[in-house]
Amino acid sequence: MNSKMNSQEWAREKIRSAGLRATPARIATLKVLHGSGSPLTHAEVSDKLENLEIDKATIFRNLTDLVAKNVLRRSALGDNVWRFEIIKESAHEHDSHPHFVCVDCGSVSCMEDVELKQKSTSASPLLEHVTEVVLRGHCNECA
Amino acid sequence: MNSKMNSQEWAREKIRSAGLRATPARIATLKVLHGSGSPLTHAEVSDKLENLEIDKATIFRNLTDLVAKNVLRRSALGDNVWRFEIIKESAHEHDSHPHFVCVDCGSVSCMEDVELKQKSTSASPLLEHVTEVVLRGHCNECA
DNA sequence: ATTACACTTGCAACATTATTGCATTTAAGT
DNA sequence: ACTTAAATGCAATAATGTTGCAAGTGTAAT
Ligand SMILES: [Mn+2]
Ligand SMILES: [Mn+2]
Ligand SMILES: [Zn+2]
Ligand SMILES: [Zn+2]
Repeated sequence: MNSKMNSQEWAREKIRSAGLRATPARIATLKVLHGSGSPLTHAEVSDKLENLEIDKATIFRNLTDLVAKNVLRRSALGDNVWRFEIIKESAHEHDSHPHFVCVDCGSVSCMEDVELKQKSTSASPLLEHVTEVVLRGHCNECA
Repeated sequence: MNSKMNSQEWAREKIRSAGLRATPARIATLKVLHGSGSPLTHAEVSDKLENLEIDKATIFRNLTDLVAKNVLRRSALGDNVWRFEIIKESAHEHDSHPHFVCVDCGSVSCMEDVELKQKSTSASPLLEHVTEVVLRGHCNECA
């Protein structure tokens, strides 16, 4: 991944190496998600692409396809809306991290500094089988 | 709460002391939830009450009303469906516990033996503000 | 027991989020 | 340029949840 590569080229490359065609809709979608610090809903992606007038079904299908190819992660954060974020190709295979959703304002944040600890060893399911952690509550803004 | 009290009487009492009218639909709903070891969706409650032929809007409204009166807890467990469970009037005011949802079979379990621990102190939001914890993954049944 | 009335219900319409079918268009290899 | 499987636009559909309103009912006062 060349450091001189711009966002457009990066997105195109990402899509192509996933075995998908680099269409304008996909490139634009990936650029939007790349510039976001937290996962975005379909509606949020659509809003940022409104000038391109891409059909909502197309955006949904592209998001779904990119999830299937492990380019994006789809998370269900508890407010009945899917959110999508780019999977960073970092050190760990399982770089999934907890997410926090504010029940007041709906803001979402990625939490890299929280870990889980099991009190007793009794219960099923085991923590090893946990693939996603969602915390809900009141963010600092909403006190 | 008399130990001889049957489920019907218990439900009626619970509803009345919440300041609501003890209608057949509400009593039946509470009895169903009382007999369940994990939170139930609206659809699951409806299924168990199908012989009573209660309108779905009524069930939704009753569930919502009982949540407003702190008789039930409504949880968003990440699969875009609300779930409802009875709030046990036990020791702690905040007796909310983490829930686990299997992404394969959809089963839900209440986890009483898991606690959260924060790695660093940097991040917002603080854990004190977290009101709900949801774990998603693969249950023991689904390996 | 009867009555009165606010609370509750049933029904249908509506809202939101997401998915699917199909004809048309397009990306990309040749 | 040509070819074709992949992708898109559009409209219909599904699933979950909400709302308006007329009719029915639980409760308490009489
Ligand atoms: Mn994240
Ligand atoms: Mn529970
Ligand atoms: Zn907030
Ligand atoms: Zn399972």
